[in-house]
Amino acid sequence: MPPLDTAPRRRSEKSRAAIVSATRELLLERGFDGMSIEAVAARAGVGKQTIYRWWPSRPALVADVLLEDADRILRPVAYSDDVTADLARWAGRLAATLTTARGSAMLRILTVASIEHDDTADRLRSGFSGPLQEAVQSRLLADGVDEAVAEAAADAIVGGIVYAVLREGRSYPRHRAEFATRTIVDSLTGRGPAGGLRP
Amino acid sequence: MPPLDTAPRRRSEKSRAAIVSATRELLLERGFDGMSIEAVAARAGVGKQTIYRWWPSRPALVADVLLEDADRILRPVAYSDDVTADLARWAGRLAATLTTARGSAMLRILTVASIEHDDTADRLRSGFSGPLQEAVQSRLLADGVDEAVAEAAADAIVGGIVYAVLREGRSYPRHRAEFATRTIVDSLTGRGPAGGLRP
Amino acid sequence: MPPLDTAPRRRSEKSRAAIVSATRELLLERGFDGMSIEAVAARAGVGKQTIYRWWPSRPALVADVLLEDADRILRPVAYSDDVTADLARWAGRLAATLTTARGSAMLRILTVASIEHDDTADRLRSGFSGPLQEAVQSRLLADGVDEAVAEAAADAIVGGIVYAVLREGRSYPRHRAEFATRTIVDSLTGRGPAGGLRP
Amino acid sequence: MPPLDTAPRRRSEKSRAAIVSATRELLLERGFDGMSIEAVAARAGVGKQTIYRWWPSRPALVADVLLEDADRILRPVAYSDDVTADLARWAGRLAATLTTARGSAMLRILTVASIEHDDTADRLRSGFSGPLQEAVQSRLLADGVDEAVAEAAADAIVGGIVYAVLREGRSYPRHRAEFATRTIVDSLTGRGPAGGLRP
DNA sequence: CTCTAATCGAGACGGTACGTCCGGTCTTGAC
DNA sequence: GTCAAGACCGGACGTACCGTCTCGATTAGAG
Repeated sequence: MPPLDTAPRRRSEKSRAAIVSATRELLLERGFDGMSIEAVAARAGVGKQTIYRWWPSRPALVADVLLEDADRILRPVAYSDDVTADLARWAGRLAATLTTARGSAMLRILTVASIEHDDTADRLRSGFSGPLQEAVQSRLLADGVDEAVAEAAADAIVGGIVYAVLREGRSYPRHRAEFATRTIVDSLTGRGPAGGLRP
Repeated sequence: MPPLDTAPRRRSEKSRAAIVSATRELLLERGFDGMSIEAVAARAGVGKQTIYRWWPSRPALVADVLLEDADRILRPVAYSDDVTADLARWAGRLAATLTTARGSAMLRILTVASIEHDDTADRLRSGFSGPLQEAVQSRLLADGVDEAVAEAAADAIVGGIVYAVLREGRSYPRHRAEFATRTIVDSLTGRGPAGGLRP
Repeated sequence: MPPLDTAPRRRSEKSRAAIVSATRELLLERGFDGMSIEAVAARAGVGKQTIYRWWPSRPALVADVLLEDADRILRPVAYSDDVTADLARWAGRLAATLTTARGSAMLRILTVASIEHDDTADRLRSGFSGPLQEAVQSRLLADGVDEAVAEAAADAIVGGIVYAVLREGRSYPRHRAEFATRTIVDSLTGRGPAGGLRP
Repeated sequence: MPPLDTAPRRRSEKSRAAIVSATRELLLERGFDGMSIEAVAARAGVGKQTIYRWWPSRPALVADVLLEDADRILRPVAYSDDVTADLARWAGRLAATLTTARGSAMLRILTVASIEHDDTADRLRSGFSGPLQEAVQSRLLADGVDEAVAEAAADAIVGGIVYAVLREGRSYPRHRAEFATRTIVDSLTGRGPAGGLRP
């Protein structure tokens, strides 16, 4: 049975892989802006046209590479008895990953690519920030937290970590993510703030 | 008292202003990456060298332009009896400003410029994200909130808004910022969560 | 038989011709120093890189253009019974050509290009001054003139004309070239000087 | 009685001399085209305006410098009994001077400057090629040579040497100038060609 | 011996061109 | 039809100088 839809019929897998690898390497070495299509083609041992044939633009190629590595950043939240512990652990791991050399580079590349190319932004949103948001929100809903509150909390937790890493880079300490998450989740679930009003 | 050290010698204010204006216009029209030094020089009616004489790089020029407009984004927090109301109103205004055409563009430009040039990142951090963070944190401290908690809450509130706007663009609704802020601040100050555990 | 070594790969003849034409025009309009690579590219409707890809420098491009037109200046000497007449006619024609608008421009461009770029000087020497010298010398040798004398006479005849045109421009009269040549050749071949010692 | 004409009234001799020296040095180091006004000003420790105040153009400055050194090239012809010897010695000395490092550089600079700037060409003609021509022609006239012949011979002798040095550079041997001169002068004065028709 | 205007150094200014890099398109010949 | 290779047109880069234009700070001559 031949392939029925319009799947690219004679695309060279070897070239595709070489291009993706070269792109990944150059992104890590030189960042989003320092990565030129010409350099990718040269390192991959590939003609420029072979890149342009299969990817419409530089950000699209970058997005593909990032999405292949999405699982380095996206981890499932545990569903134990203790929401706070589950989310705090998850937040700590996210912070740890994003302050890795590679994680930090990915975050920056992802951010620039999203800002500079709308279509890419869509794809990256549904591959990265969407799932991140969703993970936290679902965990809270499973514990009976109100939907609007869960959304607000997810914004705050995810944004609090990601934006802080964007600002402060690899020096952002993992425990800050954990503490912030614990504080917010505890407050919402009535266990009382970790350090609210002094009496 | 005469100027003691090597004060910048006889710089033309007219050129400086023309360059900054042209840069601002081109940034809004074409974004960070679409703004070329050549185009700025042409629109400002200035030689390229006059730009390179005073700014070491494109991001440095962009940073200057953004910092001149920082007050569009930075507003003081009120210090009334009601922390929650004060911060919610501030958050709402921040969200409103950032979802303006101009505010959104500024945020994106600011972010890209920070990612692509470290020195610029420092300047922009102390001109934008620093003061933002500080404003919230100080307001909470003034109400007796514990320092670590205040820092965590500031991360969450500012990051929650800024990262959301970065993700969702101008469609991010102002009331979501207000609701999230209210929820977090109320929880911390013991007024109880806006919608925590269902009974 | 296929091309064995690295023959220039797939060069666009259309571009080459357009570049050479544009260069020729601009040289005649503005002289060697007024001819910019940028102007050539613009007039030829070609990217600058296409020029730099095939010519290492401005003088090299100029040399190619001049050498394409070398036959406007180089003419064969006749070999009749009368050396004097043959060389005088040849000298007259050379003077006539060099005092043309185009010939004068070519001579000046050729001279400047030779002075400013050594490699170009070699090529132009073997394309212009070499053959000129050779033509006179050979004609004299064919008439039995001693080799050293023939060389000296060729220097004197060619240098006398070319240097005079360089000095005096288009006002140098053709008959002066003929008279000088006749005088020198007659003297050498024993017919006696046209106007030597008065008795 | 005040100075009537527009003599420069308060020109700094120190600056003038420094400019001329710097120009001379840079011409010898880098040639005509490599010599920039900016470099001259820097090396002379002088403002650019001080150069432009007193010289209308780069070639004009260059011409002044060359003319200051004209006596290195122009030497008087002796007037002994033997025209041939007088002129051959003179020609040999000219060739020797022009094949000096400095002389060769001067000749090239002089030639380029003349080609690229008409006013400069006039001044240099009356400072260099004019006197050269004149010296030979006068010496011949003093020996009773016909005027047209003398002119032709001067063209041939001077042009033969100068153009040859222009072509061949410092490798042009001094004795070739002497031999050519001797051959021509002898022929004209009836002593018979040095090596004309073989019997 | 002062006053004052031309000259000085310094260097900013609007420009033009440099030679290079890369973007995205097009062409050629091998497989 | 896809591939490696790479030429092509074009736009921007950051640099070097052009010739003009201020700036104070001398500085030489007329009063």
